[in-house]
Amino acid sequence: MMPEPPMILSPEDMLEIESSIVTTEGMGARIRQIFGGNRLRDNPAFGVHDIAWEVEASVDALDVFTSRWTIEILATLYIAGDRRFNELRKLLVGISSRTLSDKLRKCTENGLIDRIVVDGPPVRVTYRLTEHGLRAGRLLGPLVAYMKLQKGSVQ
Amino acid sequence: MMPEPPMILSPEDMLEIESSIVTTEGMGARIRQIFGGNRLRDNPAFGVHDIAWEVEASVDALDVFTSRWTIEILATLYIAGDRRFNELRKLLVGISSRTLSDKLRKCTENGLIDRIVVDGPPVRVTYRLTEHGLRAGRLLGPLVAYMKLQKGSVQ
DNA sequence: AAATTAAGGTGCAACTTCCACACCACGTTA
DNA sequence: TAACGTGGTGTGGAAGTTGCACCTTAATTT
Repeated sequence: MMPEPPMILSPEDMLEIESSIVTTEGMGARIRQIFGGNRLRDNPAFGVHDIAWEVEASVDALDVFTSRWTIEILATLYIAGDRRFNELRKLLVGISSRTLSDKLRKCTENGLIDRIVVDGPPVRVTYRLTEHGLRAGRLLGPLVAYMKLQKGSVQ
Repeated sequence: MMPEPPMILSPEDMLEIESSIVTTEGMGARIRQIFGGNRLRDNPAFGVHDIAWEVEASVDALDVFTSRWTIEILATLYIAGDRRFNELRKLLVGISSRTLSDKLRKCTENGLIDRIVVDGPPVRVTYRLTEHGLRAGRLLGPLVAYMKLQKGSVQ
């Protein structure tokens, strides 16, 4: 299942990545504290900003990522940099050109990706993360690194 | 679309969250550098660990999150703490009991969630993030916070 | 000159996943 | 006695995804 062979990192790189993950976990825990505290402080009794509100806000915030391939496309553009349609299709093993086309359109509509047309002939179309997409990609980085370590594809 | 009214944070909390997000972005960028550098250093010419390998490893790492509702369920347990089946169903507006049941089973199989049965009668079943699930939830925190700010549901 | 390749997709049938609705066994509450 | 809360499962249809064929334009290969 995992891509072989695993990438072997030097002990220094390994330590730095592990410490980045732990630091990010700390950030996440702190953010959780602030949101939770704010929720309780605002409405001790029946709150507008109760748990249901916060869950709904989070579901809403993640909405953009929760259809298949979206995260993978962002991660790919983040890792590989600007790519053209057929390059993405080769990198994203298993995606159909139909689905790739649909997802790229949705990501473009959501402001995560720019579609850059360089007209030829031949016309070439490059996809690039927007500033917003790039930030999302970076924020996904520690989670991806953690999952890679967990799965053993990086050691 | 966004949950109303927005949560208003104090300037201090706002600053701390923004700085957590920026710090996490820095971690993400650094991790990217290390992986990218390791890739090139390993195989200047034809590499085993080329971009395709890294994309595949990332797609693989994220596989667990890429079906509908999975991220939302994790985020909900992360925000709300341990919850029982019907509590989750009420919090996750729009999910069917069928789908919730299936997704909880899959998350349990993937080691993200523990299913805790307290037998009665009545039998009660509590779902709880595993240590692994909790870490994933924390790592998701900065991204969720960033998206909430972006959407204006937190100001 | 003809065929193939590559660009960036679209059209369609088959397949998989998701959803709404009904329902189950059991126990408590009204 | 009937309705309700507990944690789900069964079913059919709707929605999402896939593989394959195909399109237009132009360059390259045979």
